[in-house]
Amino acid sequence: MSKLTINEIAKMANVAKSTVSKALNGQKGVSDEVRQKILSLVADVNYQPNATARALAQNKTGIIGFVLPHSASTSLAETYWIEVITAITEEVELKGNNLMVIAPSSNNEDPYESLRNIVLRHSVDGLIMGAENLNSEIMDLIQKSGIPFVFIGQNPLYPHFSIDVNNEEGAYLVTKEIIKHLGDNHKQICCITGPKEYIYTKNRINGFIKACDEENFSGYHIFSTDYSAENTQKTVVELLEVCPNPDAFFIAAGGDFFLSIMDILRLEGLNIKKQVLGVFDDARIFDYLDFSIISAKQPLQEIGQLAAKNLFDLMFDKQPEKQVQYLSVNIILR
Amino acid sequence: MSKLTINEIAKMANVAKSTVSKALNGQKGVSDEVRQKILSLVADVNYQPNATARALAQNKTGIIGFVLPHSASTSLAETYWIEVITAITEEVELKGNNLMVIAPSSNNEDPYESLRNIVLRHSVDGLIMGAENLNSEIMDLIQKSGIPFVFIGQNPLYPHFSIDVNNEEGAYLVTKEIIKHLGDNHKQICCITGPKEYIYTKNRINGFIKACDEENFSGYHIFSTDYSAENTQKTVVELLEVCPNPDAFFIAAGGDFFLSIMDILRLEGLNIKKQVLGVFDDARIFDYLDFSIISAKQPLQEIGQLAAKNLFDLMFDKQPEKQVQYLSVNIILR
DNA sequence: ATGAAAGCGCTAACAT
DNA sequence: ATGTTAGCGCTTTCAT
Repeated sequence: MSKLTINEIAKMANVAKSTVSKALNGQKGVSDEVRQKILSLVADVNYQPNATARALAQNKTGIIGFVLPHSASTSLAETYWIEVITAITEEVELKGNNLMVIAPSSNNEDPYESLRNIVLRHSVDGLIMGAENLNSEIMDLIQKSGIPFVFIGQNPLYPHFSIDVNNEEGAYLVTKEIIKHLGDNHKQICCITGPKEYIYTKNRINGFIKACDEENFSGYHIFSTDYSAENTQKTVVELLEVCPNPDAFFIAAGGDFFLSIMDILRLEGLNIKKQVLGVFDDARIFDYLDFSIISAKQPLQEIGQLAAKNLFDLMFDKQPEKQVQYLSVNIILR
Repeated sequence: MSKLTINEIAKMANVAKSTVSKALNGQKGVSDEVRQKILSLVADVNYQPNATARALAQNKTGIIGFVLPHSASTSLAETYWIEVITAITEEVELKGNNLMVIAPSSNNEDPYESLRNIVLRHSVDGLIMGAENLNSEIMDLIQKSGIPFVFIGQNPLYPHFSIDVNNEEGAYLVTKEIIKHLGDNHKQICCITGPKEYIYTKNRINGFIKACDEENFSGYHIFSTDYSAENTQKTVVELLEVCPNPDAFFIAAGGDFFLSIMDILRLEGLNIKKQVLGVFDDARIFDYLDFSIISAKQPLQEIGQLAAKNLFDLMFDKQPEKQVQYLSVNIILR
């Protein structure tokens, strides 16, 4: 109902609708007296200009799109992204915009069909995207569309403004702690990572190796997975053949990936409590695990907030200070 | 750039734009021949009609709003909502719509300012809302606006279409298990809940009491909190005065609430491992806690999916089958 | 079957 | 300072 339009407001105030528009948008060309009259009337009748009409006239939607990486069902299950979304939503709403969540669909020939349509239909003014596994078709489309965007994390094929954490340093610090915790007799650390193509995977591997080298620790093994449950299981089984008596693990990502690895290790009869464990991700509930764990806690809220801020900079033709902004991770010992 | 509009398409195809529109929308009044020509042209040039213009002409945005309960910073931190969002997003995108996330802001005099504006500006075609603590001002506005909406959970003041879980049965079953696990010498179960006004809190308390009664178990205590960290701490401290030697806990909600309670119990020197614990919520990582726990797992994906489906029913003037649709919870023993 | 034209509710350029 | 008017890119009557 509330069929109130700018026309009724104009009539009620005995002015032209352009005057109402100017008053509402804080533009000059309206006397203080008339402006006040309009503003108080608008407040009285609880009027807000129709978002769609304004969007069409101004050629901007007031909507920011947030694109999740991977398929929604697996990525959202991790706590990582939800904390990021929270921060982005708050920042976006603070700027008077709204957030649209875009989830690559899992059961679809084209996982980015939804994103593709959003771009083609000009449904959003800007995009914040998880940087990994975006295919070049969709990236080309986005670039051509001219829609401003920022990454969370980095994409090897598309260097662009992004917020990232200091993955190498984090992995380095966790590994140093692992080695410190290991007695002198222990000699086998297994590092399990996600896809090798991802920049953060490379960085974390580098940090891991750097720490091992620095400590003259040569008994390490590195295994990569594609994060799928099947491939992870297969990889861990192989790992246990190569390295039947590991002393420590550095698991280079958290969430379901970490849990899948734990499940398999337990299934294979490994006593997890005897392992020194490090993981790149943190969760409050780690306080109550029946094994101790060294974790790297990412500043998720800050990541989301800065991503949104940089996007707004871009939208207002202001270049963010740095191409890639690195945030520090916190090492948590338990 | 991609400045393609229906006008260029019309020119390229040598037809009127109204014909293009009809062809695109699958309406009759276009010969098969012309329709095919237009459709293949549109596919060639990768054209999609501008969402905003279409929204204005059709008086619908193609956007569904999802309103989180409480303040975003605390509610989103729990895994509960993110799984629900995933399911809703997929269902909404399946219907060719998009999802807008609306988070009540924490640091604001009016927590629902954002939602209020969205309603007044007609930014969404429908709303899915967490049912708890919506104030009557915002609910009145939504009702007046005529925007279709469904609840997840139930609101005592606004009986309306909603998806809920069988809270009483879940609490009952968890409590039965707790009592089963308790030896005959143990006599003290403490139940800690959220706000007493919430319908699900009442239901869970009822289920808890029903199980105790059935087992002729009279040594129980019930404590309510407002979910805030401070109030939860205060309540647990009081609890330990009333009941210094508890044997079991039924914690009627999960997420940060559950963890806060664990933190305080540990801080107060209680040996959690000796307690029988039940909680209304589940998490995969519970497999690795250093104490055993009985949990009620909610069908989060189904909740989100059904909420979206019922909303679409409502939007197409089709009443959902039931006012409140109850889903079963799964009891997980560990 | 096709096309011309009005209109959705705004904003912005242009008159006055 | 205020009002008139022309779009924004579609959909939808209404003629033809």
